[in-house]
Amino acid sequence: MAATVLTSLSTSPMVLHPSSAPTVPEPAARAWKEVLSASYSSSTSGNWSWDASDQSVPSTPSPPLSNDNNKNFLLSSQGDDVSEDVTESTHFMFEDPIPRKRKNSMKVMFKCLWKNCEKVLSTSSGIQRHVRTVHLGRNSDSDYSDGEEDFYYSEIEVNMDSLTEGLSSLTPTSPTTAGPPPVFPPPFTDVPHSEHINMNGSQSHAPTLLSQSAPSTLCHIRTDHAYQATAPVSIPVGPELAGLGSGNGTGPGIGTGNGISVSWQKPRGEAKKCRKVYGMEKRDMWCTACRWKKACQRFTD
DNA sequence: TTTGCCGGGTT
DNA sequence: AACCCGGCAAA
Repeated sequence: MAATVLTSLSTSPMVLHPSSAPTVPEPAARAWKEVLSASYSSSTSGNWSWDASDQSVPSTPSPPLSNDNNKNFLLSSQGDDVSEDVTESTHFMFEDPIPRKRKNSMKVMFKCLWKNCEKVLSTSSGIQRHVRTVHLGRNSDSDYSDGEEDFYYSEIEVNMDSLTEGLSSLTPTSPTTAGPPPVFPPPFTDVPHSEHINMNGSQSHAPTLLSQSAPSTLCHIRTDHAYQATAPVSIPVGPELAGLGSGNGTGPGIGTGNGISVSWQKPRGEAKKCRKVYGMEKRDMWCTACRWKKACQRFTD
């Protein structure tokens, strides 16, 4: 483990400029667990030098990357409060390869993108655990983290000075009103691997709702997979709770039983299902229903 | 064409 | 039960 850290530390800082490096914590080690296909995901240790030259290498053997064994730190602290562990002692892989080069008022945080959940943790493993236990309904003991949790959170970067409510200003709708959730990551982030839109208030006056009341919060939204933009916001309800979706033997959409008869058509739900999200490869991380070609039960409509 | 999944199979 | 797949309809 430590060896990987050292290698990543030693190799990285020479490529990018030391002064104006956009240094974003690169999810290099999160290159899933399988190296099969995923032609572009040759993002290995350090930074990936902006896809200039690693196309020549057919497929980098991709370092050991045992995905997360850092659970034993987090088992005891049950509450997932905001300040879980700010120190970087816990993880080695998800953090920035360049140690502490940040502008000393910037901080990366991880924001849960679930429907009404606005939890913001400071570590990726923390938010993965939050998503896994709270939303995905996984048991907290069996960690078994596929990449699935990555779809439900995004990495933001905020100024610490305006952290008073700077984070909550990122959520345009107040948590009380049940307004439709905004399209959180703007849709022009469809580039395959991580891009960073820098909506500072300077030149590109992004009319987006975020960064509205806090003009000094330049926020980066990392899009790890291409589908992260739409997947979390279009999930109406957690997979476990979705049992009440139309939980009746009635045909496609005639809710009977009482006076109200809501006949919602089944207009081919819009939420991307496991097949589309994960792709035909990586089929083994679909939900079981999708694998059996049944109605998806992870991304319900 | 692809994608979601019902109905109906087999293990 | 769990596990598949033909085939259909919607996009």
